Amino acid sequence: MTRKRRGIHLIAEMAQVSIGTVDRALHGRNGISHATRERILQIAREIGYTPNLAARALSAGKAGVRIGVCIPREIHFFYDQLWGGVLEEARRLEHMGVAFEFRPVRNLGEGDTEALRELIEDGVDGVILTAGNPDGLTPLVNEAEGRNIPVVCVSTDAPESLRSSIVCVEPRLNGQLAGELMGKFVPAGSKVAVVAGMLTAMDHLSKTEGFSVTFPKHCHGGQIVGVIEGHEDEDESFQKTFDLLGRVPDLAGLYVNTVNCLPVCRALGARQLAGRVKLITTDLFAEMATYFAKGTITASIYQQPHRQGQLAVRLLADNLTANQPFPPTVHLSPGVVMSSNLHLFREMRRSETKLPDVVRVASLATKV
Amino acid sequence: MTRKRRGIHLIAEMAQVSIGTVDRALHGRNGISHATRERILQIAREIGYTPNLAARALSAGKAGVRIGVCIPREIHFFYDQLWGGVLEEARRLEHMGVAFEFRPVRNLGEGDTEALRELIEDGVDGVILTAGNPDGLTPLVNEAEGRNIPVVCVSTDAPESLRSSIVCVEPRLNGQLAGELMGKFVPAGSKVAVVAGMLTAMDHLSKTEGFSVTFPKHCHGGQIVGVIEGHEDEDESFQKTFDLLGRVPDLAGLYVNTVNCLPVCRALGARQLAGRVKLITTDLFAEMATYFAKGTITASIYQQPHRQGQLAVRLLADNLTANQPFPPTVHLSPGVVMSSNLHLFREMRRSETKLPDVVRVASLATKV
DNA sequence: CTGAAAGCGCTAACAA
DNA sequence: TTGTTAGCGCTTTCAG
Repeated sequence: MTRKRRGIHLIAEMAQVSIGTVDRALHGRNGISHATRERILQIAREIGYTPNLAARALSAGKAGVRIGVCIPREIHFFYDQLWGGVLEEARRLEHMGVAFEFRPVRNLGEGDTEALRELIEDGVDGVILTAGNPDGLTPLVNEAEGRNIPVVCVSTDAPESLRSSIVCVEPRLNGQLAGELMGKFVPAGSKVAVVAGMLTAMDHLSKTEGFSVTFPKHCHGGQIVGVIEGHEDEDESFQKTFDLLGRVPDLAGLYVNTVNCLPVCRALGARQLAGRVKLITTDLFAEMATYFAKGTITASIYQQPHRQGQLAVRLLADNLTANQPFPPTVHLSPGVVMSSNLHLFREMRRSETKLPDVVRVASLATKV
Repeated sequence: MTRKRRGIHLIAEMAQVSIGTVDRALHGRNGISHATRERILQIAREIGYTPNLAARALSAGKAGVRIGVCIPREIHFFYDQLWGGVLEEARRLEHMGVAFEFRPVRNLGEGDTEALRELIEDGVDGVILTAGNPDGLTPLVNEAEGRNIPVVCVSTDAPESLRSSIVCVEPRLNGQLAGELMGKFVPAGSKVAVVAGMLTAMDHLSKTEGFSVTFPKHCHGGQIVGVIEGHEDEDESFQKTFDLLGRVPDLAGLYVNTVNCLPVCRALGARQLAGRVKLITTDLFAEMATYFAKGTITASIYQQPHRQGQLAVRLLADNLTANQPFPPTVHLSPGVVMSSNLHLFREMRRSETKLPDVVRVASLATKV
């Protein structure tokens, strides 16, 4: 009895030709008559043929495609989750012959042009990039795209560049959602304030704007009585918040649009206002849990870093291996973290940290 | 001249053994002396051996894993998104030689035991299942697991069975999050009510309980003044809600824990209470958009159907093809939909419906 | 124009 | 305890 054939062999059997001919038809190579080619393609279509990418990669010897990754290595908070998502997806794709070249930078925007340059020189087929300083990166990104190396930005965009796609939560929307929530949390006519990192950063500015526009729409007579810049400094953030709370005793809400919310929580505690002032924060990390428990933090806007990483890799791999077109933008909806669902977020699960992966990144990165 | 060997062959050559022995050493299989194993592992370490995953996938994939899928086919709302997630992931895996056998049932719990039976008889290697009627399904699921066919439940659980894993948003948590939100939305001492499908359904009961327990914790003196059962009937839901709104003129909030929220929206409209009574709904579909715009719906608890489908497939495929152990449960956090982020949900994008997939399901399903 | 055959690196079944 | 061998599905080269 004839064995159960698969893929190109199956087609060959059905079309009564050899696998070589099938291959020629499938790849539009020459040395095949128009008639047989059509017949083969027809059959392929009928049985819904899809090539086995693992086999292709193996045969072709080389890894099918190589993807370069340039993301900050900062160990806490957002970026380790972003890495997690990238690595998880990378591991799966390696099964299918997609290779990865990791060039982590120490901090956002720190030496990313060099890293990107190296990746391009290195001959990768596509790049995943957090564009720390968009201005410096734009010409390089354009050069890459010019060389037909697609660049997918993740989390932080280089909007002026020719990058093929961007995966992110729009900062403005972040602020809008916070504003809408805040508007529902506090009574009409409330005074609220915003704590930003620094307003010169596009990201924080957009969030602040989104909040400022949306909050009044959902809170009749609500007003924003202040915008604090904490400059990501613990003491400065604490002090400025503390002062504000003294100055505006009837403050009803605070929106912190940087990850650095702990000083604000402490300031609220120091003023005995924890729980009384509605606090909406951004992002999520383990130390925030206690403030959720105490009711200091009412909600946090979660930017899904893991998912962002995952999606960026998928997008690029799908394009490179299957010619899938890029969506110009992939804008995720931020999640809302409250005390009920807090425990479900991976940030709250210490044990789940995947050490092997981290080690691997390091070794691959230094292998250069 | 000796060709340039790679991977396991290279190690074999260096250690003066056969590739079979190397394989045994690398995989900790028995039938190999301690000495040779150590020698081989040492060499592997020295040359920094990493397995070629494509080759492994290709070789191991010879088994040709088949996954059976039994999910309701209901065309609207939740399940088409669930299908979307399943199909998206299935398409990727088919590249790697994983096959799928689709046995959609018309509605949740309708003929699912027969479908599952067929899948088992059919010799699939694993099953993805929405357990519509857990009681009837449990023995079958146990039988499958007994035959070493893992069953992954998705969205609806068969908790008493031996299913390998469950991917879902816990109904209770759904209610809790709604309760917490509602507690923050309405002032202290508020009266709120719940609209359920029917309280005999575990799902709706758990949601109602979760809400009832959590709401008072976040709203001082808040009370639940009523629980309506709409039985998924448009008229009944409308009428009962309409009556309740008349009976309790100072009602501050309504939580609808079934997908069937339109009648409630209409009742609120009829009473001129749209926007005045805070309405929290469940799930998401296109027709809800207008009620978000009008402010009738304050927020909706989104159960991430697409992601659930995706995750269920991944879990099962990872186990079948790479022996990854099952997490006993995968509990997702529900999303919060408000007017700011509404447009980002795929349910709101009509155009994105993937017709080809649907067609394909149908053909595969009827191919039997 | 078409067929046959040799691998890609790994797994697993069977010999020795 | 170890070696040998037959594929996995695809690409590629060399004959016909």
